[in-house]
Amino acid sequence: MTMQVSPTSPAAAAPRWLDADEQRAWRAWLYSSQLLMDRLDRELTHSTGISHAYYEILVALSETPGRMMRMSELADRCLSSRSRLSHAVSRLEERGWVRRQVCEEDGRGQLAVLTDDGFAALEAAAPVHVESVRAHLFDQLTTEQVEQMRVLGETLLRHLNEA
Amino acid sequence: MTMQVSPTSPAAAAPRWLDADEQRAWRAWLYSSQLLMDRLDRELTHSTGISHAYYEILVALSETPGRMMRMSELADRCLSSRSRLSHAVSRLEERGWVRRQVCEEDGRGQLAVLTDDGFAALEAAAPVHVESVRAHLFDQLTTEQVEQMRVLGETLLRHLNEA
DNA sequence: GTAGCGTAGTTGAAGGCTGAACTATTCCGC
DNA sequence: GCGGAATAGTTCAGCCTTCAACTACGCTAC
Repeated sequence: MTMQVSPTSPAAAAPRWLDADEQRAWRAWLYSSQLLMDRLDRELTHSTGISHAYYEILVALSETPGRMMRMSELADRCLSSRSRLSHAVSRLEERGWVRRQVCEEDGRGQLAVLTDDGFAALEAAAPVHVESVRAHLFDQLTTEQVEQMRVLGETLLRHLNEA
Repeated sequence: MTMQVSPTSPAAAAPRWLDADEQRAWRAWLYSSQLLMDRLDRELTHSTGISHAYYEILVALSETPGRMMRMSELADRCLSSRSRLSHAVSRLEERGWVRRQVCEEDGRGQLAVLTDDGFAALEAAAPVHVESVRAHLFDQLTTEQVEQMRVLGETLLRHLNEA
């Protein structure tokens, strides 16, 4: 693509197109992460009836003292918007896995609390999920690659969490 | 978590839980890929009105001779289900960016064809997208890390595309 | 104490995705 | 050629996500 440009605004300046190697790396990252997430989500959903999004909510709650957490903290932890989390918690409430409870210290706040049934559902799902993650991720990589993946991921996270 | 298990079925056998390092690597991968995709999608959507999913469809069509492709081939290329692609193409048709055309060789088939308007929309969006990918991915990594990412992604892809 | 502003969370409408059912066409074996 | 299986694509219902209102509470200052 040839473009006639003025070098004023960042994206209007001559685009820094990807070269062939960069294209390959980008496609490999894009496809592999999409396919992997898809696979993990499907395996979990089909064998336990819990989507990965719901699973993350249950995990977050289970790791907290009292198995409860403020809605907005939970949303952050699950990389979810508040609206999305609110809907999701409503649906988990219908399943009897989570209940809402008003927050003592802050009248505006709500606590999401993991029920015993919810914890049991999580306990049942966890072995299935960890086996998927092993099979499709860790079992495919060398120890060095796992380390590279961690460093790479943490580098990107630092950047993405800035301002 | 302690579990009483019979070593018969794969997931019923003692789960191969992740150790602390593996947890870190897994979380880093999970969060960074979610946040990165999210960011790229949002930047593209907000500045061009084209979601990343639509963008991928336009790119796939634009790279093909005649700027047309069979629906199912396009679905595979975009890691999309047929149903999803069918809906997406309908919506792109409404925007006048793609049109459907019956396939000569196979009466069951449909071709999705990129229109001139669709190509123009893609040309306008491409610089924005490449700049996002640079800013949030390539600019954050060393040359070695980009290479590692490629190898890692291609390794996972080989596994995920098996059977 | 109350006005004004910010924060916490929910709701509703609109659009997108999924899986299953459906239509239409082609392929294969006889 | 004809019947049955396979393939291509669409459609529908149900669920999920998003974005923009909206309610309710808390904080600060006058």
